[in-house]
Amino acid sequence: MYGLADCNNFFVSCERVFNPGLNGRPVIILSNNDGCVISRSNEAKAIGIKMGQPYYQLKNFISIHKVAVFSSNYTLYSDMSQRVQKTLQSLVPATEVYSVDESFLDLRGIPEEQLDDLGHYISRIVQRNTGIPISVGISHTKTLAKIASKLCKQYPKLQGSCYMHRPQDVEKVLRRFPIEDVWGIGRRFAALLHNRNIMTAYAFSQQSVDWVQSLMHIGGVKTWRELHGDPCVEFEEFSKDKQQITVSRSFSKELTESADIEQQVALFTSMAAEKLRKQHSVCNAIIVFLYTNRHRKDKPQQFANRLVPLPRAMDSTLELVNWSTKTARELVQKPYEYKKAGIILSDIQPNSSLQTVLFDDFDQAKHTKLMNTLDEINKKQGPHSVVVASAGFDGIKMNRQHLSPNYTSDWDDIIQIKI
DNA sequence: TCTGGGGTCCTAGGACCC
DNA sequence: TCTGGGGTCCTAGGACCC
Repeated sequence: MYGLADCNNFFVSCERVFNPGLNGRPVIILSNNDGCVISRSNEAKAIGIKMGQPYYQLKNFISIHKVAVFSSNYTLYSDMSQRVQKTLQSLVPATEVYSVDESFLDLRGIPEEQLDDLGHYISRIVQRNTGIPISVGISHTKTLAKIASKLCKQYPKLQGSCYMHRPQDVEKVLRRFPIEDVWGIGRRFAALLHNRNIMTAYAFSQQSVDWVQSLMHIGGVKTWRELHGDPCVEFEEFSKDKQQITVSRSFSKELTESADIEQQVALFTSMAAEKLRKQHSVCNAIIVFLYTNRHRKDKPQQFANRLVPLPRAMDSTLELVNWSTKTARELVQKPYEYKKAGIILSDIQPNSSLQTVLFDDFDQAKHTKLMNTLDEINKKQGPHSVVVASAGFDGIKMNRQHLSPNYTSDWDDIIQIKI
């Protein structure tokens, strides 16, 4: 049996833990740059605020309905996410962290008659220990567990956990479950299925597997089998190293000056390099991209990107920043106004496989030592305490007008040192 | 004026090899 | 008239997830 523990309206719930006055009110959280709505309280959903809706379209509506608005505070949310994960790990044999607000639970070996109680116990303890309300779904496969957890949100009577296992119960649920809400069915395939008058998970499960294969390939077949209670998506307790690491942001204002853009690219690169070293990897290529504002039909558009193969595998912020800023400088063109930029570290491998290039006079040991020291200081003193000078001290040019305090992490006495 | 960010997997088709 | 074939690797693009 598989479980899924899904935090309810996670980002909103995080804000509410430290600000109980928000309970019972409509609350929304905005994406970076205060762009779109990315998390909503039930009250906000009830008055019709949609996921992904641009904030500027809502401003009037929000003052009328007294909606509480927050910029996203990922420092706070990641910290709360870890608290939830730790609690879950203490309650079940193994967990798989699936996203910031979801974990799969490995329940194999637990007697069936205990599963219903266990689900409710998990739900209660997480709420008690962290203040975050969660929905636990338990069933034969990950896909069915996800459906079970969604039922909890629909039916408060279930009290935070749903153990769905008897064939007749599964069928009853699937007959009423919209196909577009099934894990693995996205917009494209949902439209395709709707066109063929397949509206529910049950109707989909009644198609022949060959038909599903021809229309939706192997992914569709996996979903089909999982709905039949046949596990196809394995439980993965240990997270794998990332195959690519992206850092990108939209800016509050369009940038035109190469120097400004290079500074942002340098900052993104150092953030990505830090993640790379954290998983003990090196990369062999870096992609730099610069986008103009695609919503401004009146302005010339450019979506510039370039993949730069590196002369050898590397993880040093100093080196990577050199490559990325040089590339950005070459990509910037007049008269374009850039709204978004980013970098991707790719062709990643473990740093243990690091090969030295013949005749290379690069002092790897020196860089490794320097980067270790840099990471160590930033861990102790707070993020960005020591930065490369080319990344500047101003941070990302981003709007965050409704930011809540970092309740769980305080880096008041940050000292900044140039290297 | 204002419209997010970070991932993975799969497939098709071309390049290349013997 | 006849004009190989099978395999692997790589990449771009499309689908999905949160």
